[in-house]
Order: sequence, then C-alpha cells, then structure tokens
Amino acid sequence: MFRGVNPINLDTKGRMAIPARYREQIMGCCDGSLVATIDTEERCLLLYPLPEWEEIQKKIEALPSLNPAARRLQRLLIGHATDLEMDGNGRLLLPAPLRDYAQLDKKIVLLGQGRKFEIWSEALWEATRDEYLQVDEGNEIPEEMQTLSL
Amino acid sequence: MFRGVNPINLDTKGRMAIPARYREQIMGCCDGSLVATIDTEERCLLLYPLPEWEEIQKKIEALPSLNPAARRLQRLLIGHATDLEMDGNGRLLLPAPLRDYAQLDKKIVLLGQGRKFEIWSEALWEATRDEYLQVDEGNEIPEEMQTLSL
DNA sequence: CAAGATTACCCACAATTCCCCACTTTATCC
DNA sequence: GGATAAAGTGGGGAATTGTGGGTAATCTTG
Repeated sequence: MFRGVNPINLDTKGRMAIPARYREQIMGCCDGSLVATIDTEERCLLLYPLPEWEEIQKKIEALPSLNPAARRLQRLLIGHATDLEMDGNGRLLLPAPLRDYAQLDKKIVLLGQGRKFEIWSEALWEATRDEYLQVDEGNEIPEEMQTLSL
Repeated sequence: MFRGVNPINLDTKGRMAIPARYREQIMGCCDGSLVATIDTEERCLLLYPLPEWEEIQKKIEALPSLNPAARRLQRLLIGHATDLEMDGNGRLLLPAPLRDYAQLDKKIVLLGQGRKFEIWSEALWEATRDEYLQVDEGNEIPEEMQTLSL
C-alpha cells in the first residue's frame, strides 16, 4: 500500500531516485521490477509493481478486441506499458516517450496511490490539485460515495 | 506478454531491428519465426509469433465461408500473412506489399500488444494516439469495462 | 539459359545504454 | 553540534545494441 507525495528531481539522463522508504517494499513484492504506463485521462504516468500490472494487463487483453473502446484502451495502456528495473542506487530510468507524454522535465512528483504510484510533472500536479480543491463538491456525489465516512 | 512503445528506423532495405529486450522471448517461444499480416481496421501491421498465428489462422479458417464477412476476413488476414525470420542481427525484412499497406517509410513504431505486436508508421501512430486521447470517455463504455479498476 | 533483381548472410563501425564508482548533501544519533 | 551513516546526484567507460553496406546465393523474367 503506497501513499504520500514525494517531490523528486529527474537527473539529466531522465533517471528518478525512488524515495528510500518505498524501496524495501518494492524489493519485497517484485524484486525491483516495475511497469510504467500512461494515464489515459490525465497527462501523468502510472507505475505498478510487475505482478500488479500483469493482473491488469490480463484483464485488458481479455476485452473484446473488435470493440473500438476496448482497442483504444489496449493500444493506450498496454502499448505504452514499459518494464523498468531499479538500478543499484534505487533509481528508475524513465524512457523518453513516457517522459514526453507526461511533460516531465526536472521537477516531478511521485504520488503514492495504493497499489500503484502516479508520476506527475510538479507544475501539472499543483495545477490539477488546485483545480480539485476548487470544485464545488455539492453536485453529484455517486451513491457509492455517500456512505463513506472519513 | 509483449508491451511498450518502440520507435524504430527502417533501413534502406526495409529491415527493422527488433529491440533487444524482446529477442530472448521471441527466440524462446518461436525460435525467431514470426508471421506478419495486415490489420483490417487500421493501416498498420500485426506481428505474431508463429505458434500464436497458427491458432488464430485455425479459428479464421473455421468461420462459415459462405458468410461474406467471414470470407472478407479470410482473404484479408490469411491472404496477407507472411512468414518472417529474424536474421543474425535480430532484424526482420518487411516485404514491400506490407510496407506499402501500412505506409511505412523510415520512421516506424513497434507497439507491444500482449500476444502480438503492431507495426505503425510513426506519423500515423501519433495521429491515432492523439485521437484516442481526445475521445470523450463519457459515451458508450461497454459494460465489461465499467468495472475495470486500474 | 542468361541477366537482372532480390534476398540472405556476414562483418565492421557508430551510437546508445547500462553499470558501476565516487562525490555531495541530508538525516540520525550520541 | 559534531560525527557517522544513509540517501541523492553526477559522470565515465565498457559492453551491448543499432546501422550500414558488401558479397554470395537464390529467384524472376525475358
């Protein structure tokens, strides 16, 4: 279970250092093997431990491939999914196509999100967060959420 | 399980280098024997390990051949299917008719898609991808996909 | 059957990636 | 507050990968 915001700097080679507090857990659950792909709704990346991702890929592959919406998901998610390995210093090299998609340059944010992480450009993350905070919560809370007690 | 985006250059002879990270897997599952055919919906190519393809060909052949839609699939898919072998440097020679169909010139993209790969011209892939990203998800999500949680 | 074109195989160079080592900075503990 | 350890950062160099092209074998075509 990952959580928390982590401001991180990409180095000139496009590498990001995973914060030390996550490393043990990552080594434990997947021996440093991760998969990064794009988020189809936002310009950010999703980062899964390999076993987590394989579950998801199976589900996506099983969708009827003649259905346009399913093909879209397959092409976007599986098409962009890239295997990554932590190096000896606990860093990940993010491939250029993924960096481009999420507009990552130097300052990025690693967001713990339960089974996965999200990777944002810092600027984009802050803008998106502020937007969320300004939303008028009054309208349309789905019923699944009505019973949530925080 | 193939996945990921790979920008590749075709050389002047129409050969494409398979990225090294897939080679071992390809040698393992089919000893370098692959089958390429066309995608009937998009101007791109499909690339299967030989055993995978043979399964699919069986299914296509089994379709009722008096049905026009079935004959269409048979003629298009089986008709364009071409056996390819990796050379000593891990490259595939894409035959001219297939290159023409998918409008491949120098810059192409190899897209991992689970059991198969897709091969796109870079320009066409980017256009298609951008189109997918702009789709308003609101309309017509098939019910199989409603429950998908990423 | 011969000539041209195409394909297969091979070798060599160029470029990139990856791995490792070392330094700087931050955190921790006494 | 200083010393020690841990974490973050940077970069050099070796090994792998990508690329180009030459030559020999095969196929096509006239």
